[in-house]
Amino acid sequence: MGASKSESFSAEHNEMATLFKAMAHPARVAIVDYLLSVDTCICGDIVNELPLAQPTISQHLKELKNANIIKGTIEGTAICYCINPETIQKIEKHFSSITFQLKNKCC
Amino acid sequence: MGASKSESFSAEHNEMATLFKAMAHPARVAIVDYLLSVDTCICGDIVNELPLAQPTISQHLKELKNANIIKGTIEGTAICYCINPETIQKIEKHFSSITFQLKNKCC
DNA sequence: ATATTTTATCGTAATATTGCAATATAATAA
DNA sequence: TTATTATATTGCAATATTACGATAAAATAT
Repeated sequence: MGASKSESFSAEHNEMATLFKAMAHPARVAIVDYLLSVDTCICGDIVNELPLAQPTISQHLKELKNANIIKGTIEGTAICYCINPETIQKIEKHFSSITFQLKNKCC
Repeated sequence: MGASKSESFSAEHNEMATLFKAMAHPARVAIVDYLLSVDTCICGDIVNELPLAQPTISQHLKELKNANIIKGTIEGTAICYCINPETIQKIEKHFSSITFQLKNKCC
C-alpha cells in the first residue's frame, strides 16, 4: 500500500506522528537548527546554507510550515521564517510525559 | 529521486532525523504509548492492541528497534519489548536545546 | 515598463514506505 | 515427533517522499 491507516489511530497519535514526520529529514532538522542560530527571524539565505536546490528547500519549508513547526511572514521581497514555540512545546510535553511514565518501569 | 542526500548533512542532523522517522507513524507512536501503559516489560499482546496485521506490527517493531527506541529480549516463547530510556533522553535533550535557544528570539 | 531578486509551484524520475498474505522460524507443550 | 503459539521474513502492490529543472508569481529597483 504505502498509505498509512491513519483513520485507525487516535487523533493524538496521528498528530504526534505528523509532527515527527515533519522533522524526519536531515534537511528539515538542519533548517530548524539554522533558524535557531540566526539572531533575528529575517532569514532569506537558507538556500545558501544547505546543499540542496532552491525548489527542494522551498518544499521542505512548506512541510515544516504545514506541520506548524515554523511560521512564515512576508517581509518585503523576502519571506521571514521562524520557529513556532508552541509546536516545539507540544513535542517536548510528549517526551517529558514518556520520561515520567518510564520512572516506574523495570527497564 | 526519493533518496535523501543524507551524506550532505551532519551526523547530528542525520541521527535526529532517523529518530524522528522512527516515530513518524501513528502505529509506532501507539506502540510506544502502549509499552508505557503496561506495568511490566513483558508484552506479547501488541498485535491484539493495534488494528494492523501481525507482519505489519512486526515490521514497525523492527523499525523502532533499529532506531534504538525500543529494546527486545527473548522471554521464553514470547519477545519482551520495552522502551530504551537513553534514546528518549536524547530526543528530549534536542528539544530542550531548541527551547533554550528560543528564549532569545523575537517570535 | 523592464529587469532583478526571491520564493513557490509544476512535472517527473528515482527511491522509500506501508500493509498484508504466505511462509518461515523458534520455542514450548502434548 | 507432532501440534501449538509467537514472532520474523519474503514478496509484492499501492502509495508517499525526495530532488530538481523549468517555470510562475510577487515584490522592489532602475
